Amino acid sequence: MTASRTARERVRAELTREITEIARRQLATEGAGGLSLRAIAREMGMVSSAIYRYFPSRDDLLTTLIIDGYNAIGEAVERADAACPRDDFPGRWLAACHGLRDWALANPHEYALLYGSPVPGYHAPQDTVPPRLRDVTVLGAILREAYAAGALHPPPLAPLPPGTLKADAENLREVMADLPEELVFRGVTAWTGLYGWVSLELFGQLNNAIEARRTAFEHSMRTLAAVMGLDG
Amino acid sequence: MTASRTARERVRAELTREITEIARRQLATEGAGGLSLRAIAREMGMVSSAIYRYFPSRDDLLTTLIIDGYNAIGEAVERADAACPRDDFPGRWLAACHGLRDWALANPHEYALLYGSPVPGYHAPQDTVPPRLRDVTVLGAILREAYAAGALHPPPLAPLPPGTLKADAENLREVMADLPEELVFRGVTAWTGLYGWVSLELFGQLNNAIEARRTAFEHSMRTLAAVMGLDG
DNA sequence: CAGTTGTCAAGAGCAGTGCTCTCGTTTCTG
DNA sequence: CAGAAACGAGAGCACTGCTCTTGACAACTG
Repeated sequence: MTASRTARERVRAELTREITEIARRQLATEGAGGLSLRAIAREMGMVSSAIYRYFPSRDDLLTTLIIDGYNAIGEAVERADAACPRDDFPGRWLAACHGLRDWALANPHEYALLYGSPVPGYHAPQDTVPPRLRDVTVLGAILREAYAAGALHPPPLAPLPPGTLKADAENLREVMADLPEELVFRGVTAWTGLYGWVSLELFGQLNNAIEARRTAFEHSMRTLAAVMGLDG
Repeated sequence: MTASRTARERVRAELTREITEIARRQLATEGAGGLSLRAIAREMGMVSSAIYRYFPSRDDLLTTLIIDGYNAIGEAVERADAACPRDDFPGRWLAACHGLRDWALANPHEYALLYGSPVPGYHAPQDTVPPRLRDVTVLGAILREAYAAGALHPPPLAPLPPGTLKADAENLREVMADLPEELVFRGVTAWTGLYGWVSLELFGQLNNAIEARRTAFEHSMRTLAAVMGLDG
């Protein structure tokens, strides 16, 4: 809050920032497994034990990186959405999808840290929850606003969600307010489809199968848009 | 092939099997990161360097585990499909989906090894490709047979796939033979939706969001079935 | 201004990892 | 049966995260 109280605190904040920065670069080049406190210390001209004055353990550094990552991904999706006309709901959905995918392709290791296999021995603390919701909040907002504007025309597809899903639907309405139950779950299906595609593509499962990745991705996202009733 | 030629070869095969078995158990309890050649050797009462007579490196052991994993997952999906009446195409799709999900829930670390973030520094050799295709082959077969039986009634959803996807569609027909281009890509969308759900659920992204997981999963898979025209 | 208090980097050290090399021994083979 | 191939044991290298102690310095306080 009050910037630069004592000189000590200033230099401490600066060093903390520098550590996370080097860590982020290590993460980008080597992946989560290659993140080494000793290597960071070496690069900073410090001795390894000194790092522990700033981050009590490797996991705490990871938590910082994860929170930053969720924020970066959330911001990327928010910006992609914000660049579209407010009432072009299918366009906003596609832009958000591309925003997520482009960010993931540009930061594969960071994406893997967030949405890939959990790091062994690491358990995410509660602090990671709010930033994790930024991107899905955007998708929920698009859907909610489209519904409110009467721009949602979901085709009949499957039987209605069974009654046992009522509680979950209510829960999910925290990010997809006001939507009828059926649409909530179509939104979830689209959401899992989006992340499923990006994950499979990034983790190499589409190799030797699909070459025109961006085109195929967009087509798939258009299909999912139609499932939600967002026909463009 | 010819069982037990020399005594040496017999004991070698047995030890190799024992190593992979312990490794699989380590993988199941600790995850891919906790896989330690030294720990395996310790458990076998051997010295660590002796392991290298059987697996030249940790990566080679990983490759074996990965191939076994793809085969196990493929077999699980095949069995789930085989338990259904041949002409109940929606039922077969749902069974295959549950087969995959149930296997993944029962073997989370193994699933993570296959479909999660790639292990740092590890690059899958070509041997992993054929077993990797077993599960998607099942899904492709269901779709192909349903189409051949005239049981596919895909609803109009999105614009047709653009012409630039022609080559990819041809490629994908190796596992989804005879299907029109549009259906090939709807199949891909369903496929990514299936793996997306399982991955997100397994990697904890559905925590505090969806409680009735199995029900919600099945509903989502029904929706994807309807997208492919498999209405049950 | 002097003295206490807290913060800091440094270094040694522990237990663990993958992997390599060498050295006798055992087992198979020509 | 002799030579070759395979094998287990052990020492050792370079690396990891992390802990503990030590001595120096800066920041507050009487």
